Amino acid sequence: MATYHHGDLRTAVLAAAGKLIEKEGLGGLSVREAARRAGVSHNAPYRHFPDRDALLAALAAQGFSQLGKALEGRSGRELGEAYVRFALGHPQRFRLMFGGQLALDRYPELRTQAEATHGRLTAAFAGLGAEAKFAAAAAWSLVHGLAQLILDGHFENDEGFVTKVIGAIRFAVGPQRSA
Amino acid sequence: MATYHHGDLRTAVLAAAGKLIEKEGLGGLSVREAARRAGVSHNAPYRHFPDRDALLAALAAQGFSQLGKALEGRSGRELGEAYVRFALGHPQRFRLMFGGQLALDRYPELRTQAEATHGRLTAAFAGLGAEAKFAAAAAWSLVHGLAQLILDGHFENDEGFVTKVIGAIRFAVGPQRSA
DNA sequence: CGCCTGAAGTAGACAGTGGCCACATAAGTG
DNA sequence: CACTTATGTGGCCACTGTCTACTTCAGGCG
Repeated sequence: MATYHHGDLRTAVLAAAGKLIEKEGLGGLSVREAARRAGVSHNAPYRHFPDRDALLAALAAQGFSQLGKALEGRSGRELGEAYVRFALGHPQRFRLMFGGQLALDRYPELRTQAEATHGRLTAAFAGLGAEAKFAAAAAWSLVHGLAQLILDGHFENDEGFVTKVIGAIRFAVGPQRSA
Repeated sequence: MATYHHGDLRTAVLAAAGKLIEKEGLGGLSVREAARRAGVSHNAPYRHFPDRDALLAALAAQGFSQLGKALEGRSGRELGEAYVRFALGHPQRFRLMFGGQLALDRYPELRTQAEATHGRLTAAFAGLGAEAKFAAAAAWSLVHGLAQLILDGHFENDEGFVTKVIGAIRFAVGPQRSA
């Protein structure tokens, strides 16, 4: 059997929790169950996360990082589609990231990761003058809301639909020649 | 003191739960606490709601109904602003409505109320031909995402900001003469 | 080499929760 | 009045997050 000391429990717990969340939903994730899956006593995770919320925050931060990678190098409507695709591919993770139960202020890493993603979004709208900020915000809002509403079952989950919705808008001070 | 039978426990529990949720957040709401506030034993609510989720679903349905009223008679960007204002005014309720922990299929009233709201949104885009559906979806997505991202602290909570973001887009096949 | 300090993991306890059960009470109905 | 049925009570169970005290081990220092 393995050693008494696990070696990399933090990672193991995160992985277990990640699987749990995606299978059982956010409510189905308990620290104890994650510990069980990692083959460790119910209390061990507390050596690595001060409390349950901290574990959630770590999962969310991980999610932001993944989302960042998924958006890398894309722009225009391709970027939007990638955003939605990520949300639909990792629904529970996405919910966790934007569920609002995590106080952004309390978990610095979370904030950092989130802002990195934010930056990626706004970067795609650079060079549009003063209005760029609002256009970027609108773009993010659009794809974010779209993803959320599909996840909630208010819209059909269909690739073509997403494309058409994203295509249905133009930016007031925008790049008509977007990719 | 009051009678053994409460009279309208269902309403009382809903009210108590509503206050709780807005004060403590979604996690702070327990059936038992709601029962306490309603001055009734821990189990009484279960006569009116099969389980905790059903209580949440009822709260959410209520929320959709309120949202519906808030949107009544409005159109164009005024409608969008009203949507966001509702979300910012009842943040926890809004989160509950769109948090995704409620299986829309399992609670018919929820679905009904949600679709009524949906209808109100799309109605504002009637008469735009085949593309209307997508424009309406885009509009809903935009304001929904905007609200959510503000609630999460990713955007500033500012009336002027909202107006400008909403103003930053045009619809491909849209009503240039919107209110 | 052996000790020993501190990090990592374990074991047990506690209050609070959702949800089940059997029982008590009230309100209508014949 | 008797009886049925909705409504509310109290006790119970498994489970959870989190606290406190104990155990095991790894690495540095003599």
